[in-house]
Amino acid sequence: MLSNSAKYAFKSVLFLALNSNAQKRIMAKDLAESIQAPKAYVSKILQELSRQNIISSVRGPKGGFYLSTSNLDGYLIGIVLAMDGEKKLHSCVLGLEKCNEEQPCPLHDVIHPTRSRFLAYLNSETILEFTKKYPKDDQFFE
Amino acid sequence: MLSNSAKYAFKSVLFLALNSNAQKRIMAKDLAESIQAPKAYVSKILQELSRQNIISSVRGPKGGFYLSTSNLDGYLIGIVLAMDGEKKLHSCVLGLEKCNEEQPCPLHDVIHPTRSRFLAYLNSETILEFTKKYPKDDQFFE
DNA sequence: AATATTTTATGATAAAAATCATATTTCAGA
DNA sequence: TCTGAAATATGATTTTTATCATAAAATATT
Repeated sequence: MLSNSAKYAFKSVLFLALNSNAQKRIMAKDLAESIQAPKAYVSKILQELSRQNIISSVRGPKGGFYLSTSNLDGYLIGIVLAMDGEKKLHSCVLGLEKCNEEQPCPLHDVIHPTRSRFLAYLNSETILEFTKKYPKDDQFFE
Repeated sequence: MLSNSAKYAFKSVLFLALNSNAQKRIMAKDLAESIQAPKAYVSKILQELSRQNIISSVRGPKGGFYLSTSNLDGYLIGIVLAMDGEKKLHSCVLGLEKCNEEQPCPLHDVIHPTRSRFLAYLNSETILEFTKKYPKDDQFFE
């Protein structure tokens, strides 16, 4: 459903949302350690997220990554799209070209409601809103 | 969600269910063409499905693949498991180790009901039952 | 200004998934 | 019993995804 990259991206953003702000930046190295993911890989993902304005960054000493208030208003879907793109998220479970609402394949009816609910959720919830549901001291990142 | 292999497997089995029987076998070549998938790849998948007794086969001239009546009684989940294995199907959307029913991650509640419904369905429906929902002349396989 | 620290850009390597190729085995039919 | 048609076993190749490495750019601190 989600690529590894998307999962790491999600965790990274979530972690930054809970633990960073414009004044308190977090280095790739520390973030990687916190979410238990390979540093070099996470670095690359952070760079891409930053390039796509989903997270913010500052170079140099005392630099690092963080979420600006504007970043916090981004929708969750953005994280996933930044990593996996549009297509992966919408194609038929069986990869049938002709499958759609009008001509649903038998599996369509089973999986579609679920998936559209998931997508609708990602489309309607901001990072900030999502984060509020997390207990402050939560340590899910493992 | 499902690997490419699982999708091809699904289509293959579906096609065999609708178009084959012990007397009327279908060659890999023809099946591949019917479901618009690469022949060599499909062949390999068919071999694996056959090895796992999800489909049946006969070698030599006039040979080919087919579904026996006993094959038709197999559950849909078998096809997916044969290709993707157990793990892929159950892990947390975010890949969080600590995420489960007792300690669900925030996405868990969004995705879990959907997914378990999907799995429950695959677990409860046989190939035969599934096939009955298909119109006889259906050509979805493209 | 110099230095050290950090992101950024770029691309290399490794691992996994998808795809292809082929020699071997099996069997129907002549 | 020979021949050709098919699956089977095996493994090679290609593509994609995941991961790592490093030189260049930016900036805070001295």
